[in-house]
This record gives sequence, structure tokens and C-alpha cells, in this order.
Amino acid sequence: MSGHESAITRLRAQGYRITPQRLSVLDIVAARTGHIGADEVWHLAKAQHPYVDLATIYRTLQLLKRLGVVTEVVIGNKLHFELADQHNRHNHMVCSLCDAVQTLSPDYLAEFSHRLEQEFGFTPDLDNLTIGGKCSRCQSAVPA
Amino acid sequence: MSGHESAITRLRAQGYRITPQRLSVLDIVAARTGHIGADEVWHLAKAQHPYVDLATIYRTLQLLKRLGVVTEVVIGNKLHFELADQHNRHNHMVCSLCDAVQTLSPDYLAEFSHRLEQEFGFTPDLDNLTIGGKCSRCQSAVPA
DNA sequence: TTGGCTACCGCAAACCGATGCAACTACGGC
DNA sequence: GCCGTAGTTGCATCGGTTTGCGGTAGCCAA
Repeated sequence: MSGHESAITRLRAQGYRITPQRLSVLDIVAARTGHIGADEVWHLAKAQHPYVDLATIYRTLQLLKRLGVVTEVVIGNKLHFELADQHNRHNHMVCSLCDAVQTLSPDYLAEFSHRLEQEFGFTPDLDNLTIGGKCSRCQSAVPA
Repeated sequence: MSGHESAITRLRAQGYRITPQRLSVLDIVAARTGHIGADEVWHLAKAQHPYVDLATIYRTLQLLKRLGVVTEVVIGNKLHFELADQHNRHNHMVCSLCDAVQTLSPDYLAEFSHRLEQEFGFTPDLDNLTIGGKCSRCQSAVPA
């Protein structure tokens, strides 16, 4: 109910319509601090609006992602989403063994990103970049 | 027929079995300079061995990826693979609009990677990191 | 060579996410 | 306040990838 009025204005300004389904998804993602899986969004949305289809959830999330309202985090084989907060941008490091997620300041990638743009004209989509690897715990737990 | 004998030795050393299906997949990926889609591997494998199942292809490719024999490249919604060459490591930049792929020296990510390990104990899996974004062509072609 | 253990394969089905289509509805204009 | 139109939804389906299961076959020991 609080931080996403601007998103609604933006949707309307670009000719997209404001539907109950979209408001639900927006509310749900905004209410959660941190990422939430698409299936969970669906579950919660059905509580408010029993006939929403999962396809609508996916379409809405992709739309919101394209508009920069939410960002995507790849966890395991599933997509998660979280509200994009310009004042608190961050990337995610996901452990491929235990699926633990750590956040990371975008400063770490700033120089890298600049070089790609300057040398290749390639603009990386850092907001939706998930970095896979092994967390410290799994690193030490597994021998080889 | 040339560079992947060491991979076979490695498989056997770790207790994995050498099967005709695995040899096929290895041959096919090694024969290709550059990445190849899982479905195309399947097609080529069937020519040598008509009853291979697509699931076997995927399982084998995942195994080879885990062992560091091949690397994964995410292009659009499909998985591609290529032989991991220690002497010619590189990352991939994939345009989310046109699926064009550019390669990138790992030097660009070296410092970034070091910082993650030192500061977080997180070991990023750079070999299988695909960087999404917009290539220069699409960047200039699309207005907003 | 033969026998036995267990990893592996083929098959089928499940799963996540994307898409085509006809019905519906938000919203600007009258 | 009502209408028309174009964006959206629900439903069904599909494409790519993963998983469970029972039978098969690679590999080691004797």
C-alpha cells in the first residue's frame, strides 16, 4: 500500500491498464521484504482473487521486470522476484549447492559494467544478474 | 578424438562409468568449436546411437559440467554447452533482444571474483556465468 | 571368464515458464 | 453515464529441462 504508487502511475503513463490482478501482484511483491517465488505470489494472489491464473502472474511479473519495477533472482531452477528499490540496489549471490542467497552491493560490479559498455557497447542488465557459485559453508563442507 | 582423453580418464578415476552415450556426447561437444544446444547434441547423438534419450543427453551434459569438462551458456530460454578449454577461458555476453553472443576474456571479471572470495568466502562459478544485457546493435535500434 | 554390485539408461511423467486464442474489461471519448 | 476499442485475462497447450523408476550393462574381483 505504500511504495508502489509510482509504479502504478508509470504503468498508466505507458498505456498499460491497471487491473486487480496487477495490483495484487504488486501489493504482494511490495509487502515482502526480499525475494518471493512466482508460485508463492500466485498462492497469495488467489487469496485475494480466487480465479487468477498462474500465466497471469508470470506475465505480470515479466511486465514489471521490463519496466524496472521488480527484479528477477534465479534461485535453483526457479524464478524469484523482489521490488526494485533504487535506493537499495543490490545483486545476489546464490549457492548452487544449498541455494543460500547473499546480497551484494552493486559497487562491486560498477567498474566491470563500465568497461563492457565502453569497450563493447554492451549494456549488461545488472539489476537482474544473479551470480552462481559456492558459499563459504558449502565450500568447506564438501571436500572436492 | 583429440582433446578429451583426459576427460575420460577423469570420469573413470572418479568412479563414473564410460558408456557409449557419454562418449558420443563428449565427441559431439568436442567436435564443435563454440557452443551447441542440447537438442542439437541429441540430434547428432542419435545418428551414432539411435535410441539415446534426450534425458540422457541432459544428464550427461550436467555431469560433464559438474566435472568442469564443459561449460554452460544460457541463450534465450535454451541451454548451450561448449568444451571447457583451460587455455582459452572466456565468458559470454548474450543480448536479451536478439540472442547474439559475444565472448569476453575472464580478465574482466578477475578482480571482481577475487573480492567476492576474500570478502565473502563466496566462490563464483565464473566458468558458467552468462551475462545478459543489450548489445550495441539493439541498444541503438530500440528507442526506449 | 564369470559373477555380482551398482551406476546408468530409456521411458514416461512432472515441472516451470511461455504463448495462442477467444472472451472480457479498463478506460478515454462522446 | 454509456460505448467502443484495444489491452488483459483465463484456459489450454506447448517447449525445454528435470526426475522417478525398473531394467540394463559397465567395471572390478576372483
